[in-house]
Amino acid sequence: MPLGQNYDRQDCALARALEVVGERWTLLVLRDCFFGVRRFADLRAHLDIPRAVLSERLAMLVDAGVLERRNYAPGRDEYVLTDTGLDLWPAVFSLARFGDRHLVGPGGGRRRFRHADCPAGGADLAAGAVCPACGTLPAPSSLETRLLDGTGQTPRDDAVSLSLRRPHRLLTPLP
Amino acid sequence: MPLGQNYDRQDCALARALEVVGERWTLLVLRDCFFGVRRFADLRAHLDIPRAVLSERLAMLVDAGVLERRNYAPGRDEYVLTDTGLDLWPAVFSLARFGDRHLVGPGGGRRRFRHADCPAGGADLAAGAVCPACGTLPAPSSLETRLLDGTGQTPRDDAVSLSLRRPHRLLTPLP
DNA sequence: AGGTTCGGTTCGGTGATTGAACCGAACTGC
DNA sequence: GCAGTTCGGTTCAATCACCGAACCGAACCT
Repeated sequence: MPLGQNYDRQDCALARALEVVGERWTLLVLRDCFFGVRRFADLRAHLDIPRAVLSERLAMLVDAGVLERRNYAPGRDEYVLTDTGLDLWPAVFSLARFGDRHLVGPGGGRRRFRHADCPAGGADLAAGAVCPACGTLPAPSSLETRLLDGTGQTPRDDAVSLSLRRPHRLLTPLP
Repeated sequence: MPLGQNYDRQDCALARALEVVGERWTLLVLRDCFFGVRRFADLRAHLDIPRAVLSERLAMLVDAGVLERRNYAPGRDEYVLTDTGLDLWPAVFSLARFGDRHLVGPGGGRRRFRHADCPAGGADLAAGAVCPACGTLPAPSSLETRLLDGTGQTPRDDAVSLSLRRPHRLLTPLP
């Protein structure tokens, strides 16, 4: 219950959205899902999020229809974005773009998203998650992401971070 | 300190953004700023947010360069979006659109945004805050908003809510 | 059997959020 | 000049969420 309470009386779609994705960690979990992270342990390794909190957030997202829990092997679960969840892409991208443009210092590991399946040759996404080459809003599955300048800081060295450092297509499971 | 902590070691612009706008209430405050709300008392009346929290959030947003505090009369302050703050529009719109499409029930007061200054005649914004008529991403100042179907619930009756219920242009101060 | 991985739950301690009370400066009515 | 109100806060105790560490059951490995 993040904002819950008296927000029933607010005629506001934003409040509804924040009740689902507005809690601490939630949007970072979803970002990783867009990047192809699917497993509980991988999310934990990459985010340093307490188990109990990750467990609760995943349950809430599944309950809200944003993620789907698949038991692809006994004892090995996968959390995958639903069609509803994929609709969060413009929001996730827009927030990340804001951080990239206004808050990331030099050496801060900027990330780009490129429309790989673009009929016009493709280009890095611009404001609103729009491809400047073809003018459309590409589905996350047709995007490639890569990291630009190497970070000045000592980077994380867990396996998930290493995977995410290499160029790859969104939504495809990590190797 | 919302997500602060060990996020320095994350090469992630989204984490940076969430450190500024990821705390409870912050995005709702900014939504109201886009709608033209500028005064401390108006934000309080509309959001039912505790004074101490609003005070702290405004200070943080001013500190982050998202809002500017103007003392337009002694004892009457105004908080206005900076150019940096205006860059949050695609994120705010995208989250609100997600809530509108997937979480708002019937009678839930849907809100539309129309490109009033559109050379192609204008239309309601589509995904990514893009105007479908001219294909651009309009600045918030060239947008008009209005509420569709009346809400089924008992609506709020404070002065700010009444103002926001009438069609108006974004960023223009409330009457 | 013994050990490991996975996806959790439980627990005490810490930190943030809440609502109510209080406060000083400025304007309003008279 | 004085009472009352508005505005934008701060302070405070109680509550709630988050944190990190420990524990747990099921499945697999050897």
